[in-house]
Amino acid sequence: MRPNPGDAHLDTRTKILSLADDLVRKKGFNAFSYKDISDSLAIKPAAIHYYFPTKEDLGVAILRQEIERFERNGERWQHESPVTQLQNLIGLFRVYWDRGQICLMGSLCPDKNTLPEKMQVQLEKLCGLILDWVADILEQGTFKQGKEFAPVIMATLMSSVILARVQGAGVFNTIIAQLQKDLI
Amino acid sequence: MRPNPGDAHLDTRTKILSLADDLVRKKGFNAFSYKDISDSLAIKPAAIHYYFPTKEDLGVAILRQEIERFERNGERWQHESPVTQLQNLIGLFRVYWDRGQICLMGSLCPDKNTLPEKMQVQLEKLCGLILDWVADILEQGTFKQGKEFAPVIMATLMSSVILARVQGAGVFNTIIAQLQKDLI
DNA sequence: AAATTTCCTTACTTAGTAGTAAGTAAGTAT
DNA sequence: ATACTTACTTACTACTAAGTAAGGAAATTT
Repeated sequence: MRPNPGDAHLDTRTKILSLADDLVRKKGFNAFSYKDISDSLAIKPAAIHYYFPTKEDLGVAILRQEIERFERNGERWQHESPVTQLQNLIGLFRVYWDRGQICLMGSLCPDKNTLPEKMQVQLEKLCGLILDWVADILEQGTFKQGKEFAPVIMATLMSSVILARVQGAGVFNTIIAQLQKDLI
Repeated sequence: MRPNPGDAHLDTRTKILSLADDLVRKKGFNAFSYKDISDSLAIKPAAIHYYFPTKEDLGVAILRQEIERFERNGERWQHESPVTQLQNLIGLFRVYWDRGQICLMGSLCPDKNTLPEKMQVQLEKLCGLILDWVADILEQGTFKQGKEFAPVIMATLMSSVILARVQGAGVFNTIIAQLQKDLI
């Protein structure tokens, strides 16, 4: 009994998006298929095309969702201190690691040349947003580094989880510790 | 007139390996196919199986080649100062950027979960080698950071080229400049 | 009650993928 | 001259991918 029409629709759509997001972070955009998703949801692969006609549509939706999520985080955190906000960002990457994921940027940026055009656009938007956000935080607070350090922070966080995938949790903790030492 | 038997063999094999290496760095291991290589060499896709029976064999060969290349670099550089050696390493990443490539680690580590087993083993070996090498350099020279900073350097270099792929050359230069400022 | 919309399944096409098996022309060794 | 190897091509199998078109059951609207 659904409260209003289109609810099952939204429900399945949300589940597809959630699974696809997880698969991108675990296997990469080119390495997962509609079948991976449909198997988990006990539906047929063709059903996914009902919600996302093409894989490009699905990829764009994943990126748009991440952009929204990032903007909501920014709003939720805006009354906390710059140091806390940056710690919150670092905390996100620890969650990725715990889940066996990497961040969307870390997954999609290396594959940029092979991604559909609309995904490339959204990916650029996401990267720009995050870099600007980190730069703002660096300017607002009193850190050991200025706003030109923002790309270094992003690069370091991105790779910490990627490197840890191969070298283990120790590398992740070392990188985060060194980054914090250099900043705060 | 070949100097010794098997020369044409080696020649084609070398070309395949070189093209595959380039493709991995530009498109990723899962996104290139034997046809991409055979088209460039004006041979048939099946001919590649003559030299590399499976794609796993090809991937392992790419990684082995990179390991050898890295070890040779280390030997060639060993009489230079630690600072110069680290600058040489950074120089490699600038070359990748100029070629539209990313480093092998940056390409393969995110895809680790989808790689054939023997490739995963070689990838771990390559990562370990590079991390140890950087740690040694940090110990030998007088840098602002100790050997525990090695993973940060690798993470930063790796991501500098990956981020630049989406955000442009400015990000690459900024990251490298900040890294050098923090080290030397 | 009838008509319509929603959310799927069934069955399919098209286009690629890695990989294999058989054959062949040219060169090499005996 | 014969046997064998090298370095492929041709033609194929088996599989997987994204995507489509038609249809149908169930819920919702009229």
